[in-house]
Amino acid sequence: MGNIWDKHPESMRDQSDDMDARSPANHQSPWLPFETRRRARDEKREAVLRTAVALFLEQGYHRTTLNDVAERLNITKPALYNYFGGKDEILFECWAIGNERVDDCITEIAAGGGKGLDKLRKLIVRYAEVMTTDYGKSLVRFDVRDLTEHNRKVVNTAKKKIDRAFRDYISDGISDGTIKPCDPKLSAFAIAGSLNWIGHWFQPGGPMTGDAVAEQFAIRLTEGIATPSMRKKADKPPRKGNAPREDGSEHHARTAARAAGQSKRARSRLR
Amino acid sequence: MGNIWDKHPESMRDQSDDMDARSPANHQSPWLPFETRRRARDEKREAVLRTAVALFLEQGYHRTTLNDVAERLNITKPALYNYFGGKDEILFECWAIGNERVDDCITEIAAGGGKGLDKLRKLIVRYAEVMTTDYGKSLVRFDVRDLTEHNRKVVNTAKKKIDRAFRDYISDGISDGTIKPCDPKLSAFAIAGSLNWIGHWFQPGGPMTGDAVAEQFAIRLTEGIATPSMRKKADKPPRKGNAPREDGSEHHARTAARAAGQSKRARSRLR
DNA sequence: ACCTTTTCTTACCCATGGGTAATATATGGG
DNA sequence: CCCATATATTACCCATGGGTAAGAAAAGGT
Repeated sequence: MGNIWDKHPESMRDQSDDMDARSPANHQSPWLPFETRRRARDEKREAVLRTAVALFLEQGYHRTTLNDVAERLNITKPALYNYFGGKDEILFECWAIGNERVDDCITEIAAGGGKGLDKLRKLIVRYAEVMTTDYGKSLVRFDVRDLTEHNRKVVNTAKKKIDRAFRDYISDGISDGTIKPCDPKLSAFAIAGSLNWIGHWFQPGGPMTGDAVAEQFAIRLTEGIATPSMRKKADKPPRKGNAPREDGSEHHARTAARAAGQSKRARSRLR
Repeated sequence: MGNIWDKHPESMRDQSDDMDARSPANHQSPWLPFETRRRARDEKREAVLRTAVALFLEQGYHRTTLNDVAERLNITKPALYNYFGGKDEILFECWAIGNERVDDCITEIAAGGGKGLDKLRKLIVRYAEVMTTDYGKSLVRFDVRDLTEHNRKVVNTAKKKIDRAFRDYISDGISDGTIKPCDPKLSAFAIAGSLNWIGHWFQPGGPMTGDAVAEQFAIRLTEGIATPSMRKKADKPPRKGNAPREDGSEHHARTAARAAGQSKRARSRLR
């Protein structure tokens, strides 16, 4: 494994021998085994999503049951319906978190200005980084057809926006001379394809961190279309022995970043 | 009850007077409405796979029922079990056909010799072409986790082989000076990602034929890593108004090409 | 303490769909 | 024409899993 393809290691995570409340399996769940359940509602909602997205990626959406999700949180299936209207809504919200991150990148880059090639590079780096996280992977690993008609439209609109960003920055680059003349549509496909595929093979804990991958991809994916004078030095072979990043880094970043964005998404079926 | 809007009253199937065998709806199925079912076994097997792969891509594996497959072939679900041991076996065989095509490319290219960059370009072209066909898309759209333990191993072995081909050709190119020094693993990821993604967006009947896409990708994906002297002219913007290819082309090519390869695959559960 | 609201559990329902058993129909050889 | 074999059909089985109903157990206000 570690090849260009998916690797889906069989999950080995249950250590069910021990009923102790502080057993490591329950460490990240706000529902500590049978008491002390006084967290805020939103915190629990997020815990559901965090667990769900992990399971959906591990096992696939259709092979993951709501019982699986509930079990990992020390609750039972119907409890989930206090926070979500159904399985497909959970799926959608996972996707929405990932999309929000990409959307923030686009907004930020659009505000920042700069030459076409620079904007493209920025987008590649940021997009690649997102693609190495669980919620980012949602964007490419989840199947739109599992959503309701309405949510499917939302997703498709968002995808078009991302596609436009790639194409526009390439077009900008061609106009301002930082990118060689080429077909923006096709180049966008090629670049986005490479990046999206990261969501299929990247596993944290591997030889490279997500940031390192992003950096390398930004170089590789632009060296072909950049105007000769604009090319970076590149091609120092990527550092191999990177220290794997600490476990919670993604988590902290996410939770912090979302507090603001939370209200952006529709809170449907709040009951 | 029994008005004209009723879909399929059981009695309809029996009376062959009004249901002409040459009715257009049944045009591509060997099981013409209720008689004249004398095709060879293998032809029917292939028809099942052809229908199945199309449906799996259209609707997704889990949303496609065996009844869907059977219905489109004018038969009933249990009839499928004359040819396949189960749903997952159908999935596997679809994948196997796609893999066979890629495998043939690799064998051919390995036999052909040439510089690293040329071999890489050849592989990209051929792989991209495969990726624009239904069976090729199987390789990247189907989920390994839907297969049996045994078949999953087969798939993973095959994927490793494809991965090796990409990496080896890149390494060869670096050795013989046709490719700039770079990390073969990462470059293989980037290139294969782009190509695999074709299987997610390409639709025949669009502005470009599969071959045109393949040709363009071969240029774009190698211009970044090729040694300066080895770069192709490229960058004549791709022709836009391509005539969509005729309907049956993929079909004919496939049927012909497979007659030989048929025996290669294990014919499990032949009963 | 008491009542209300929220949250969670136990115990169900039931549609779906893969797979099987028994049986009918076609096919092809002698 | 009859029988053996291959192939299809009808009528089932039943595990799975999303979703719901009813009520217990916290939480919270007063």
